[in-house]
Amino acid sequence: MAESVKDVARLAGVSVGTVSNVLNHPDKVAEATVARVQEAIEKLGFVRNDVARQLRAGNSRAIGLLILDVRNPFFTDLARGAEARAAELGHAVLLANSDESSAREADYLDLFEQQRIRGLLISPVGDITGRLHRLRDRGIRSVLVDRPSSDIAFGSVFVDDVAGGEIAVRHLLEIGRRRIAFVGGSLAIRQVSDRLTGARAAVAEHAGASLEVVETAALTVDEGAKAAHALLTRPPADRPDAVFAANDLLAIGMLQVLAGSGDVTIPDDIALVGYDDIDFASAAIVPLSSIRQPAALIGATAVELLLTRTGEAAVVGRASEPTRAVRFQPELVARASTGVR
Amino acid sequence: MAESVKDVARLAGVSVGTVSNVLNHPDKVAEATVARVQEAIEKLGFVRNDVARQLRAGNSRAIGLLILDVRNPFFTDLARGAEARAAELGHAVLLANSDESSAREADYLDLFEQQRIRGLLISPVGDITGRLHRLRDRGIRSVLVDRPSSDIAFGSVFVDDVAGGEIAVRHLLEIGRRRIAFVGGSLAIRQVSDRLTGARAAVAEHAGASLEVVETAALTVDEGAKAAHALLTRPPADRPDAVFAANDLLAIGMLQVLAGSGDVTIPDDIALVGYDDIDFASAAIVPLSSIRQPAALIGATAVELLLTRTGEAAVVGRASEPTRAVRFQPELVARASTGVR
DNA sequence: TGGCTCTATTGAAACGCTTCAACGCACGCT
DNA sequence: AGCGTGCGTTGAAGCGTTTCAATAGAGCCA
Repeated sequence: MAESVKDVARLAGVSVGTVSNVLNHPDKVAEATVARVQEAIEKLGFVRNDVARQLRAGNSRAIGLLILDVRNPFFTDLARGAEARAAELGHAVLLANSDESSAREADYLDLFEQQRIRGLLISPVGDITGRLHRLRDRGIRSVLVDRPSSDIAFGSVFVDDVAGGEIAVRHLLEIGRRRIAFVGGSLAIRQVSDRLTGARAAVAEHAGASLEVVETAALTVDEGAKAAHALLTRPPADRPDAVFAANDLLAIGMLQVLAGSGDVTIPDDIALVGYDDIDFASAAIVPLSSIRQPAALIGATAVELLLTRTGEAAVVGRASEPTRAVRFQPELVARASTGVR
Repeated sequence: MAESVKDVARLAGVSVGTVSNVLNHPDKVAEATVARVQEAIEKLGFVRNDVARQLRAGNSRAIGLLILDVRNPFFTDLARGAEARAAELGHAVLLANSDESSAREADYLDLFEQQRIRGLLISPVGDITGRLHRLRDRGIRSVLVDRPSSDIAFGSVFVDDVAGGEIAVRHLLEIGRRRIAFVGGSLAIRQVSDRLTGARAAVAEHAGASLEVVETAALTVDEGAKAAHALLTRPPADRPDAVFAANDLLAIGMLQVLAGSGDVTIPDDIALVGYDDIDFASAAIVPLSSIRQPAALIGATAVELLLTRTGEAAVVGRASEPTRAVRFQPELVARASTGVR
């Protein structure tokens, strides 16, 4: 029922070693023998037992990808990019979801460690360099995605969030807005605080511009709606004339409340910029200006970084040295929510 | 660097068999010995090699979950339900995404077969009973999710889509609408055609009610927007007074276009019902009435069906016989898009 | 013909674990 | 004292591969 190389060898009239060679080094086997073995494989419907292969050969074809939020389109896009590139390189991506929980994160790291995966792509909940070092001692390399690594020992692929924040706010200033609000949180999340830093830098360049910070509990649609309601309780003169939201989910939540209030017109009264440029941004009731991150490219690059020692496939850096950190630049996509048609 | 049971055994002064027993059958080992071995494990930071374990023991702890669309919240919710239940039962879910592509589906099935996973949960692209039979011959059982199995040999967990369509349209009829449009596609997708069948049944019950079918190319936001634009080109009198969309993504696309047109008020001119009740439905610009499917419960139940031979954990059916097919009933969630506050 | 090289194939060891028959030992019973 | 009982432990076999030293055979040249 579960055929083994032994069965194939018997049917083809060769030794198991030869069958293995046909599977892994066909160039080392005479053409006629290859054909005979292939035929036997076909006839028996043999499928190599990857578990045994991995035990002996020591390396797996599976790459673990541990993300923060499987429901955020940014991460699923990233995952799809990683999957595609891994498939091209003959590997497979196993997707796991920590849901921003350290406990779940730890569980999945245990699983991956036990399974002796080939490598790990992770968007960590907190600081887990200790854990990653331990994995590395076991021969499992890691690459951080969507966050720069504080530890030089690990590769990372991320987007320059400071630049992204700067671009977003500079755009708002260019269309004439001066009273900017930054909406996002928690500020403990690295990505959020970096975007705020960029926003501050842009405002500082511009005399007469001011930045107000509205911290939220999470990066969700609900939290965006809450923040918008808070804004609406103020007299119109006290409201900002532009909002930079730390991600698109927040921005969409705000959009719905503000546009639905009848009290505020977007972008005339308040212009709005989000972050991530998820598919839904362009399909929103007022198409949302956003900062695009190359999610799929981040995933694909992380896979390359993980699998190539020499880094020849990496996007940035010298060819002779492994590229340990790849930084992408974000890009403004202006739409109706900032008055661009 | 990579410790083995041998190292642990040496440090603890016992045989490897005893170490294995501590790991797998601690009740068979004297208490003092357990303690000594545990200590050695701690000291060495030993992590059992699950690959070797699996090769010898024959069964994996990993369950494959192959879904149609990782970007559809319905499926990610389903995946989370499966993950959670599997974790409770000591298993892990490996998520893979076929993207509605038969080729990708086949690739992942190959991978899972090679990896000798414990079992498979699949929302298939087309008809793959042949392939599933082959997996079963290799000892890998399958459960179909979100679709009834045409083959009695495989378990399935699904929602009664005919009933869902009926409930949706009956609701529209109850609030006084008569000219109903069904928007969805392709009709080749089983779920879509079932929902349409239910819609037809509801309309047939009601003299004076009519049903128009608008087929779309896919179940996406974009396609919904397209369908809405087509509707807007008609003179108001020729438009339906209610729309039943085959899923929430379509409904949201329509909502945006219709609400944004200024020409149509929802629900006054056109009432709208979606399907799936994704999180975003309640957060839409006009909160969307929808048919709720217990996505997480479907995932959890599928895991149980897969892992229990006796079916004692299954939700429906006799305890003595394995429950092969579990059908859930959908539920209406009425919101503002059908005039309910 | 003898010796050499090169290619194709073989057979067994090894990967790290679980399992299981066998063994030793202490204990209680007759 | 002799014997069975049962618990705790051991050591080796085996899971299905890959790898590698050893071997066989063919071809070539002197």
